[in-house]
Amino acid sequence: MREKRRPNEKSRATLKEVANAVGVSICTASVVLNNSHSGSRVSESTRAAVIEAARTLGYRANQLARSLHAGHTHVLGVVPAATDTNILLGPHLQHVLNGIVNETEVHGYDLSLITRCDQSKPSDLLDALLGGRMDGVIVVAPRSNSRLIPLLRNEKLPMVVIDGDPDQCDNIFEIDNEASVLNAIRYIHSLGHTKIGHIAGPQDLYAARIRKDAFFRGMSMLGIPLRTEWLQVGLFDVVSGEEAMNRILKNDDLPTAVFCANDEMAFGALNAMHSKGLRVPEDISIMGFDDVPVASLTSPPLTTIKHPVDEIARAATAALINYIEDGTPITSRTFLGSLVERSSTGNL
Amino acid sequence: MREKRRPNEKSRATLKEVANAVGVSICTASVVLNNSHSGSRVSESTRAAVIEAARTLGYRANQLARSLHAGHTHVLGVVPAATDTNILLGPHLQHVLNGIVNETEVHGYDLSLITRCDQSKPSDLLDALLGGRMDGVIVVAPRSNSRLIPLLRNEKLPMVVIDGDPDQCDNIFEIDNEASVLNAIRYIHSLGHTKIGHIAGPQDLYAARIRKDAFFRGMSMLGIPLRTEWLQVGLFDVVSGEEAMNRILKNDDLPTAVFCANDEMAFGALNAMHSKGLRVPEDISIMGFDDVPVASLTSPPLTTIKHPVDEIARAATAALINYIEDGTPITSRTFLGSLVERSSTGNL
DNA sequence: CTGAAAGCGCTTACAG
DNA sequence: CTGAAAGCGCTTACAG
Repeated sequence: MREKRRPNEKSRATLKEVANAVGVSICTASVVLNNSHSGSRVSESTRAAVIEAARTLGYRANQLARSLHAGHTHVLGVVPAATDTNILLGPHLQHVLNGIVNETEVHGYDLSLITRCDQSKPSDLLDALLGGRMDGVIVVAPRSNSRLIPLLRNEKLPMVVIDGDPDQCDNIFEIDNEASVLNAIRYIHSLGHTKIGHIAGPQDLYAARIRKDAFFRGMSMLGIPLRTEWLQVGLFDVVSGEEAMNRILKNDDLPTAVFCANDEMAFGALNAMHSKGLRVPEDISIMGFDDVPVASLTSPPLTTIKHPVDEIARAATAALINYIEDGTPITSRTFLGSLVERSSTGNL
Repeated sequence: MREKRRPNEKSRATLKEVANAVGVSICTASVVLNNSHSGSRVSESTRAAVIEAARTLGYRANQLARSLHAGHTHVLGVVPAATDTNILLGPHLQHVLNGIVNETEVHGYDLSLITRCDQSKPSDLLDALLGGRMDGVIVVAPRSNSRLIPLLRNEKLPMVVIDGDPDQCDNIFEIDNEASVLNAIRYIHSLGHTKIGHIAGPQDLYAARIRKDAFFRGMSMLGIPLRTEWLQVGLFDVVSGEEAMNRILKNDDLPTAVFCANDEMAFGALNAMHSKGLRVPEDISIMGFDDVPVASLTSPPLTTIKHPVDEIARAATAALINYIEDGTPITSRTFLGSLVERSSTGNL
């Protein structure tokens, strides 16, 4: 086992050192440095001396010690969806994270990114989560086969889930997937399309499953027959979207519109169309879901559903913090998406 | 001040509780739970009893207490470039973060995202950074006017900087901006262009400044005259890139190629071209820098310089961890970019 | 106005 | 093989 400190590295000034420097007890030093008990507690001269000593010694309170005493840390853990690697990639997660940060910033919380991934060793993950280092945790888009979620539900760690399966978790904050997809289908249908395909997302993700289910329901509500050869599933990324679209394009009879479960796969579908020399939307209309920033930059710009990610992430974070600080019960909430009409969809 | 624990929330089992449950000292319990001192230390029956008790009580070691003792936490802080808001947005930072995570994951470190932004209250930031909660810190793309960096340099917290100004920081890991830009200019020139414009990035960012300087140098090396009206500065985002391009397009005499200091602004330039009805690359070639994933999705796909962000971030993180654990000195490193030829650039 | 003491939860020599 | 004790750095009643 290595040394606790390297020899020439003088350790950070401690409360005891500043107290000694002034010749007061560490208790007094602590009181003045924390500004507790209004002014009358400590004489002006002592106070000034302590502050001065702290300054010259470069004293910073040790947060570990402070938190150990206080029983809270003002840090929130974030558990990103587990994929084998590159867990932070994908514009959706990025925006979720950004929304979380926007909110923690105003509350003075820091964020701890859990990097060990969900699937590998749930127990290690729990050690990290439950080791007192975080006051609560935000789980983002857990997979349905997550081993972490059931374990975490038995613990009393305050928790909130963004994009989770209601059958699997409580305290869920997410877009109203069903209403949004229905909205999308109705829009496509209103353009005159009845030959509609769907590129679904990975089915171990709740959002992907419910979007697909809603697609089915929407089609049946509108009395449009489903064509399984126009139904493909991808992985929510560009490449798999392109592959899925290519599979659809292999058919002799082609759909006139394809609804993709997220924007990334829609980008892939656009790629597939371009490389086959097909025009969007003249040959086939393509629609996405999420409205990530680049959605307006593709050619043609993508018609999609705006996913209020920032709002959702902030609401989830705020609810978690309110629960931690005041015990305010957390209630699941659903958010409205909205149609963003651009030019990747057109009249039949 | 609120209660430390809400009434009905029974606190997590403590080492003392498991020791009591078995009827041994907490020292013994600690030893078996940490597997220290090989097997001979504790009798098999005691060991089994402790483990069983820990299991049924749901014991998890408190990391705060452990770290307080150990003097390290196995967490690294990340300080993202300070912008007023949405600090996590931008594909570049996202990739840096992802690269960092990829590396911390293999070393078993967690990440603490510092959300208070650099500019606001440097002292608060220092409290968070120096409070013993992190073993080291990774600063990403600090602004030149950062008040944090000079303060941090005086502290002994292990630190590494990704995309920093060599005049301002040590331990820098970044792409060889100069060589990469020179490479880009030479490439554009080899296509026959001599009327070359540049959309530079925000000049309080070192990467943007040095790219602009390198652009100047490259032009002069090739004996191409600079035309200031073809030189605009943006903010490294799409909108400002579009605006910058529009300013360039206002001239009567137009360049035949424009080199943008990052991909985002190149996307904006592409937008500007499209909305003016101009063709890329027939009317003007556009080149970017970074090769973010969507760069291959624009129309036309963007010619750019591949920025090995993942490699850089991982190297920086690994160096930091090596220093923390073994005292291995950190040395600044520079990484090679490479030309990615796509179709937004063409022969004159 | 100030300090001695206990405690947050753990680990690690050091005795026995 | 096992435990009493000190200590990590802080805060907070409680006395004086």
